[in-house]
Amino acid sequence: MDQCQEKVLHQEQVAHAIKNIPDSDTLRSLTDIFKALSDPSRIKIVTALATCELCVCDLAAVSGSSESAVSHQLRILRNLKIVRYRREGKIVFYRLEDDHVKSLISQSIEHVQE
Amino acid sequence: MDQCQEKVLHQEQVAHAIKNIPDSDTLRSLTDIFKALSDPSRIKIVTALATCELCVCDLAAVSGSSESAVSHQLRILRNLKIVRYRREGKIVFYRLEDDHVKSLISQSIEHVQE
DNA sequence: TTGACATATGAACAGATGATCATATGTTAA
DNA sequence: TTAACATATGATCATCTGTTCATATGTCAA
Repeated sequence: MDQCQEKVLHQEQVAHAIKNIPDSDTLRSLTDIFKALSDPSRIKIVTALATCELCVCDLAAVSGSSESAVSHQLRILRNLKIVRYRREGKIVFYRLEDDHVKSLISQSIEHVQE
Repeated sequence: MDQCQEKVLHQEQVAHAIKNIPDSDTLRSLTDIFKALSDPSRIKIVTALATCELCVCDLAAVSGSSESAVSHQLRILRNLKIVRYRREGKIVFYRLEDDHVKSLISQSIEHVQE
C-alpha cells in the first residue's frame, strides 16, 4: 500500500532517474565523505590543515576541543583517507591527503555565501 | 592539562590556521549542507532529482523507501533550500532548488572514483 | 458532502554519533 | 631503566538521526 496503488506515476522519468543514482559503492563513498564533513570539529580540523601541516596539540588549540576529542576525529579522517600523518619524535603531524576535500569545502563555501 | 603543557607548539601556524577556519555562520551552513548529503536516502533523492522533476511517489520508488520516509527526508531538504516543490492537484512535484548541490555531488563522485 | 488518493506530520523506538574520562602506547631525555 | 610528554584508544553516556506506524491534511471526483 505504499507505492501509489502499487504502481509508479511517471515510469519513464523514474527509470531515467534510477539510472542516475550512484551504485552502492559510490553511494557509500559519497556519504562517507559528506559525513566526515558534517561535523563542525572536523570542518575546523580540515580547514586548519588546508593552511599547513599541524600536530594534534595544535589542532586541539585551533579547533577549541580536547586533544582526545581531536585524536578521535583524526582517526575518522585518517580512515577515510582525508588526512595523512607523519611522526617526528613525540609529535605527530597531520596534513591533508590531497586537495580534493579542500576544493570541495571551498566550493561549498562559495555556494553558502551567495 | 590538555594543551601540551598549557601552550601551543607551533604558534604562528596555529594563528594562521585559525584565520582560515570559517566563521560560525558559515560553519553552520557548511555542516548543514554536508549533513544533508551524508545519508544514502537523501543522496538518492537528490541525484534522482538531478535528472528531472519527480513526485513523492516516484521518489519512493526511485530510492526504494516508503513514501513516509521520503516525505520526512524531503522536509529536511526543503528546510535547507536544497529542493523546492510545486503542487499540481493531488500530486506534489519536487525539483532541485538550483544546481549547486548537483555540482557538489558530481565533483565528489569524480574524487571518489579516481 | 463523501470517499479515495497523495502527501505530510507527530510519536516512538533502534541505531549511530561525539564528547569525556581513564588508560595504553610510543618517544625522548636523564 | 624511569619519568615526562604527545598521542591513541576503549568504554561509557547523552544526544542526534532515520525509519516505522498511526494519523492528519489537502485535493479531486462522484
